[in-house]
Amino acid sequence: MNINAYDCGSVKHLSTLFKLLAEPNRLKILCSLGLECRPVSDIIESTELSQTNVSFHLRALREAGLVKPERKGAFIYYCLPDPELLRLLGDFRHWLEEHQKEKTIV
Amino acid sequence: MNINAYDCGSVKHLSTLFKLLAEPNRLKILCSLGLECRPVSDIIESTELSQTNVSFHLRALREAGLVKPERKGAFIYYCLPDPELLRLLGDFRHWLEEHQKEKTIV
DNA sequence: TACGCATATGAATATTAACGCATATGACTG
DNA sequence: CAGTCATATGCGTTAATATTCATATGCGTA
Repeated sequence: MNINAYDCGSVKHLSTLFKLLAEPNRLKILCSLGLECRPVSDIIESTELSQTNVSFHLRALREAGLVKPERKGAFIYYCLPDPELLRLLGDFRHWLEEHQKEKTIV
Repeated sequence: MNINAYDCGSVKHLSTLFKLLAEPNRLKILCSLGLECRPVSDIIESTELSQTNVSFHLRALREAGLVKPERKGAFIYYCLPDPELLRLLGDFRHWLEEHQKEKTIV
């Protein structure tokens, strides 16, 4: 990598994170959580995904520490342990909106 | 999507963007560009990827408007039209570093 | 302890994306 | 205008990832 290259830190870690966020349904799940803690059944309802599929994606997010499960009786509530992530998503969203005015991202 | 859900804007567009950033080699390419414009041959050298592969990823980035080609004689120089993207990457990087201190993202 | 509901997991399939090879295009140079 | 260098593209193969179905687990309650 050349001398003027931008230091992106660990490309491997960054791409792992982006890969998690790149799946539309995972993104939906994160957004549906927002700042609240919700049981899986809620997530299933608001995302309109199959139970299996939600569970599958929650596992990925959980293993990466992007969501945190907390059992309450028969239910398991999920939340974002660090809401700062939502801010970052918002930043990207804004950038995308600005960016789209000029170039077109499909 | 429920009333308290976080508004992520267009999940589709966001995920398209993240998918582009999720590929380690594409990320490498972006980082190797940094703020400078460089010919493809430079990128090939600094990323140590095959010519075909670099060209393949550049196409994806180009079509999304994340990089912009500019012909100079026999060479085609690529640059980031909006360096703000690097700042966003940096934000994620920092978040990741902070985040890792507590949870472990694999 | 037996049953029902909430969630997780395993296995099989479907879909998508990366990569390399061969070849094409487009520009400069003699 | 023929040859060479830089880059792009089409195609086939392989690898990764999402999705579903069927089933298991774990908690609460009768």
